[in-house]
Amino acid sequence: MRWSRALIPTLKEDPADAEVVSHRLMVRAGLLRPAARGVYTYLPLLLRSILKVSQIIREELDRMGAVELLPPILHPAELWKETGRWDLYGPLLMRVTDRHERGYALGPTHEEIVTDLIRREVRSYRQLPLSVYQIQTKFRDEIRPRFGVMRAREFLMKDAYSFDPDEVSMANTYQKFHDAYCAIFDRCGLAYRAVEAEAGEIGGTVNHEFMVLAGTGESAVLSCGACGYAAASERAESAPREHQLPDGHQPKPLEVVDTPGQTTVDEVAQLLGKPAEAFVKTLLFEADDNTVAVLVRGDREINEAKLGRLLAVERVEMATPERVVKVTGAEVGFAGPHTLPDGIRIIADYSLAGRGDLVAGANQTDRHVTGLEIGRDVEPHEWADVSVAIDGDPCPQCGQPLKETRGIEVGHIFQLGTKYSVAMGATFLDESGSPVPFEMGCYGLGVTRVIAAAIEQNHDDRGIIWPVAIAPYEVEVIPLNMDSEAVVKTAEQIYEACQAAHLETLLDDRPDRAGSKFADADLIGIPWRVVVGDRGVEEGVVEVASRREAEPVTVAPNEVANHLRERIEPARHGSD
RNA sequence: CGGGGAGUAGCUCAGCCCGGUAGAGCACUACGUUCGGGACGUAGGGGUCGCAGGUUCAAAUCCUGUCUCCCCGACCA
Repeated sequence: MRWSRALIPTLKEDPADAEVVSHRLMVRAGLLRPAARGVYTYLPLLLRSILKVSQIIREELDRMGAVELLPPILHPAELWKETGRWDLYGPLLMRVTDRHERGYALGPTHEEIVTDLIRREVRSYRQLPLSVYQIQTKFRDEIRPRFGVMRAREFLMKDAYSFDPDEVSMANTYQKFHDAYCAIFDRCGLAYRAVEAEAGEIGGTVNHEFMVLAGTGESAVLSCGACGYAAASERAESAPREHQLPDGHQPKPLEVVDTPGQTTVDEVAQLLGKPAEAFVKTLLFEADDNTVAVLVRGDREINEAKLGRLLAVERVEMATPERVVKVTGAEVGFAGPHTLPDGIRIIADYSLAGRGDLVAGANQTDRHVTGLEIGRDVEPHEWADVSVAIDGDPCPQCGQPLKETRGIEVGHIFQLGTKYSVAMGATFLDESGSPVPFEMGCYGLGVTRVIAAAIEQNHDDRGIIWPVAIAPYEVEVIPLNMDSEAVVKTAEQIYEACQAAHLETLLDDRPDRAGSKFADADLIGIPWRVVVGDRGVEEGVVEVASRREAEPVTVAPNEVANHLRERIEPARHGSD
């Protein structure tokens, strides 16, 4: 392809609204242009990269026995009502209405549509296990789209759905997808790790997230250097701790202090001149018909999923303000653990273990208490791990401190069990002729996010450094002087030879000066560069250099294609 | 949804306080000089200053409303 015809609109300056490096570089390097908030046109360079990633996905999934199909984007509302997700998915679901006033969703994920297909078409255990996948645009009306394609409202995703006759078979299929994902991310040149994760709204029990390690990632991962435990922050657990006060701790008397209008930990902390760690945050939750008080250190957050598992309920919800007033006798913002009514179960998070002289709400409007001691002023019914884990918490497996790193979630795989098959009446007939619900799994992989993550991990201050396997082109030929007949002729010959050698080649045929061509070449980051200049052509050589290691070698023009093929072909299949 | 910021040329921005014929750099067109790491000169094209009202002899500038975009935060007591 000739640059002059390729629609590669590079920019000298950073776009004003792009914050993370992948977004900046995608716009500057002419890969991406916005159409609306969180909605983008993928320009030719980006599309080529997308097709490469898609091809890698197809090869790996086909190899493990999954089959590709293409369901609709437009989903009839009835299917989403069958699983209850028409309401549960909330505003994240894009909805449209047709001329007959029938409701549709623009697919954010395809459990319903695929399960509907399979329940109609698959009758017998003889047809199982079956795994289907698609690569298609997904729609999610995100609260806050940001970071370019990392969190867009319209994005490309590979999603797969597996149907197995029993749990053992399903776990086996799950492991195959797990391995295929590793192969895919390896081939895309990503440094990643699979971590235990929270299922969230999708449901099911066992699930893993694939995190590409990057400081700008939106997700936090907690991992243990000692035993290898790793989990997403929403999921990560921490080991139990004993409530043992430090030696020499002198308990103070419980005192009530006025804190008019100060309802948050930060406000009261500022007023009293104490750190947030010295606070007890007392949160009231409704679990089924019971009200539960959960105590957590002032600077920590409750993990509602953990709380739900502890209480063995499907969902916990914060108590309403009316309920808080009724239980504590005070306005919201002044709840404390020490004078709660008898019927309230009190759960203390391990983050409070070993802490004394605490500040808490007084259960009186506009008042807090200081000098609170757990064990003296309040006896929790239970100590538990119900807070969001943070850096330094003890590892649940070995007790060593967990370390927090950031990552980009590029894939998430789930063992769903029978949640959707039961909800939608999707069954097959087993050997005895009895209907049995399918054991399902689902497997997401963000195609555009993989590319953003690859750029986050592979760039320098001048631009992108594409891994060969997903680069839009493999070779860029740069004639430095378009007015020199000899240079142009040599460059054209090399361009032809590279194409004949099946190297994906871009020829920078623009009449620009050398400096700006070099700068653009660095920016768009094609892995191999062939520089054709007057000086070299006179001596019968051109320069070949990789984007990653800038040191060029001189090569005779008629040997360039072979020289490059030897280097590029081995790198195509996997990371460079 | 709450809080902050911004809408002026394709892009990055100045001008606004203090009202008086709309600017710079980059990009684009032409010509000339230049030509191995984002050249220079000359000439040129391009903007109803987000939109709608209002004040005024006069509004990018002051006032009101509205829309859009960006950032931070979202049942965390």
